[in-house]
Amino acid sequence: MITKNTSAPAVDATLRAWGLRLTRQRRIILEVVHATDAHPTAAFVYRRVRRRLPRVSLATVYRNLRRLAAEGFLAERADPSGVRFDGNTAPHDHFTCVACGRIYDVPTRATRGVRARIAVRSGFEVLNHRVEFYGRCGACRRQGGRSPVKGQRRS
Amino acid sequence: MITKNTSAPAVDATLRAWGLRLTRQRRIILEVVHATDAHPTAAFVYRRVRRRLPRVSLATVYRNLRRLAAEGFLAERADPSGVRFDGNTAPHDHFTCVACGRIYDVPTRATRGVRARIAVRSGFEVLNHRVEFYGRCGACRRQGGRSPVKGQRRS
DNA sequence: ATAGATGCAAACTCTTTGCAGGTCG
DNA sequence: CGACCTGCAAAGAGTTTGCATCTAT
Repeated sequence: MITKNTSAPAVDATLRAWGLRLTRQRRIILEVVHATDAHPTAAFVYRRVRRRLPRVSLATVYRNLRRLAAEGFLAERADPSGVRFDGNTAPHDHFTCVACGRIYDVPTRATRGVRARIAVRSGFEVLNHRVEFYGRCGACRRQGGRSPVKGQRRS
Repeated sequence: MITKNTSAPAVDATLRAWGLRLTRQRRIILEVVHATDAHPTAAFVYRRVRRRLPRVSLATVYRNLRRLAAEGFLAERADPSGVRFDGNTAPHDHFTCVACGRIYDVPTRATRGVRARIAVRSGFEVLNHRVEFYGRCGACRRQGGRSPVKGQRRS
């Protein structure tokens, strides 16, 4: 779940090495994202952070999520439901349930080798790749929810 | 590049079978998307359509892109630069050049088997999957553009 | 002390919607 | 003719920015 060491002192040191101050807002935003596997949107993070820091502004949440992602402390990804952040910066794939909208992490085990195979293609230098699966998760299959939901809540 | 038969009469017939009229706007929007491999945004399509139909409205472009995608005449995908449409509805993967921002189609040959491998995982029913590669394309490698561009034009 | 971060409000971009009028079949 | 579609303008969602103030180091 965690790539960079996220224990409080380690985060502090690493942030500072990047020239970033460990403000209260920044620390809590980081904690919130790391504490969930819900692949949260900015709005979700904002709601959570506000529980502990009622006067935080949405702008601060956006600025920090973007900055932390740019510096590699978080991963940022776009999907049909919008932009989402992920505390798990280790390589992994995703499975999105089209019935309930939940996004599950999938170990890259299954897709290892994909990059090597494409790399041989004419002229492309592959630096990274992402695999996204879509389908129905175990829970939804059992409940037999037949029709995929369209307007997903954006947690 | 083309899945459904896109010759004028065939499109007409197919659209009608779906209960859609072949209006001039709809036809040109479809032609524009099918005529490019640039994975265009709505704004790009709007600009192009307006060359031939100066009074078209952006709302009509959006309504039609969404509708046509919902009916399977186009593919719709979200990436960090926004929502893009693709006239190629056949299964294929994408390679995005982080230097120039261009998106290339990649045959699924290289990634075939990915789904089968994940399918065995506990409880997930995989209906679909997508592979996205990121790296530098041949042209950009030769030009030696060193630093990846951040604010990409959204063609 | 001071570079950097925050809160607030306004601005911006992208997308959707209501409605009166136009068009396809 | 009637259902569907369009253009326009206004509204909505999500995100960014300018600026005065505050704070971590």
